[in-house]
Amino acid sequence: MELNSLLILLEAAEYLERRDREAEHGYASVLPFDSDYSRKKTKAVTMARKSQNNRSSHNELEKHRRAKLRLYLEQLKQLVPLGPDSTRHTTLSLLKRAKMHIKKLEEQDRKALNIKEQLQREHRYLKRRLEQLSVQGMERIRTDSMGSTISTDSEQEVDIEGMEFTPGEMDSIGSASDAEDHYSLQSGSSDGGYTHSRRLNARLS
DNA sequence: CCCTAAGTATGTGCAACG
DNA sequence: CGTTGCACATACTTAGGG
Repeated sequence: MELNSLLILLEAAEYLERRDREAEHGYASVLPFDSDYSRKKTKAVTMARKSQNNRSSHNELEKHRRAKLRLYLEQLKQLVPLGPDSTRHTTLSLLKRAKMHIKKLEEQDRKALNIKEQLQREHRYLKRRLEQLSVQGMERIRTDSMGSTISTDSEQEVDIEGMEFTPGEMDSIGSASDAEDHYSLQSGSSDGGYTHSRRLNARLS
């Protein structure tokens, strides 16, 4: 586009030069008004102006785009933990740091998800265990009441808080659908009996 | 203080896209 | 055909070494 307008300008300039030369030699008066030249000149000037306008507006847009980029980089800088201030922070180093930071966060997220799933399995297992113990307690009360009238409150309570499980115990309870929960609980302990709360604390620390 | 390399800012052309 | 984003060239800035 720009090249085109330059060519037109050049052509117009050549024409003008030729006109002037002819006028010098006394032909000017006989030359008719050249509407074609006038049109060409106007077109060239218009295009040149338009091109200049386009260029400057494009420059402004580009400046704006770059300002936006700088702003985003500033915002990114606030989010990414930067190293010691002695090191120079360039755009490249900032982007590299951001990349590393994202990877770190993804890893943390993955680990937290694993812990969450394990805790959910453990929770399901303990809930079932509690239900089973309540059922057993009820059955014992029923058989006892049929045989005699002996029944003390303390014997009926199921102490879950301080309860200790051994891997052997875990194998003996639960249904086939509990296999996953059993596995996750057993795999967490290799030292025989353990308390639930102790194990949780150890894992969270 | 000067020189140089690295980084940043700006202007411009070009191509893709709607 | 106008708009937009990208790529390249060039100018300018800054840090570090001699």
